Amino acid sequence: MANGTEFTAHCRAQMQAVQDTQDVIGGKWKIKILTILYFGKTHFMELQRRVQGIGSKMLSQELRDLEMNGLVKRTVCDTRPITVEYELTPYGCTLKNIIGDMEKWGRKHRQKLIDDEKEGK
Amino acid sequence: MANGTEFTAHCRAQMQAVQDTQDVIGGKWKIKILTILYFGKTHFMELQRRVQGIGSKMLSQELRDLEMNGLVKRTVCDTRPITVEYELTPYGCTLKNIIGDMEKWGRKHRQKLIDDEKEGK
DNA sequence: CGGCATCCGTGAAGATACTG
DNA sequence: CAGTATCTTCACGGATGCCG
Repeated sequence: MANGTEFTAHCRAQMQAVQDTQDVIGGKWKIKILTILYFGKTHFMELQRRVQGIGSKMLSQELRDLEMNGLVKRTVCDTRPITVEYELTPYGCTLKNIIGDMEKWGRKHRQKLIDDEKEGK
Repeated sequence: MANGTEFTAHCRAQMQAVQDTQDVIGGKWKIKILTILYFGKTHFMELQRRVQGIGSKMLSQELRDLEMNGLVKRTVCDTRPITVEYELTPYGCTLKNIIGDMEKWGRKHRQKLIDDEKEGK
């Protein structure tokens, strides 16, 4: 049946693929971090200040994940005391489309909520 | 300074927007559900079978969220016993791009992991 | 069948303090 | 400054049972 196996195959694969990218950029902070790095090389401290609400523990943890997935490059500067910079790798830039689209959709959605409130209720 | 206020404004807005869409399609299950509905109208039970691992509690909860955000339409069929169908609204279809992109990226990423394993190590 | 209420375990994430 | 270790808290979500 066209609806049985075929559906299963397509849909399973699709859900799996979406899951895979969720595993990489999901979670509470990763996309925000990437959004900032999208603007350029940034120091750890700078990141912590900009991702308001995040603790150093979470930040370094998330950064390590991103680094292990090859999205982010970590550079230790030999200042005193030590300083670390993070930046997007070319592979990390691969996500710009997705993040950009999410950003656009978010804006529209927020606008929609406002419009709905004005009229509807 | 070009780096101070300007950055802050742009970046804050961008993070906020991304956050907004994360609030809508984030979480463990929502995107998977949408991925299935992307294929067409589906019964509750059918959904639960296809989103493997989800319990009825989570499923109905997630569906309610999606419905409240106007992404999904809920239709009660007067069969006996009652049956419920869910489908994407036009607004829900708005997300196809994002989900589609995530799917594409996920496939490439998985491929990359395989390639990396072959060569690198 | 769809959905809700309840109870409960677990893991994610916050706070704090410490090291190099 | 960057990162780690430890403790604690809490909400996400699983299991179960009931009701319309």
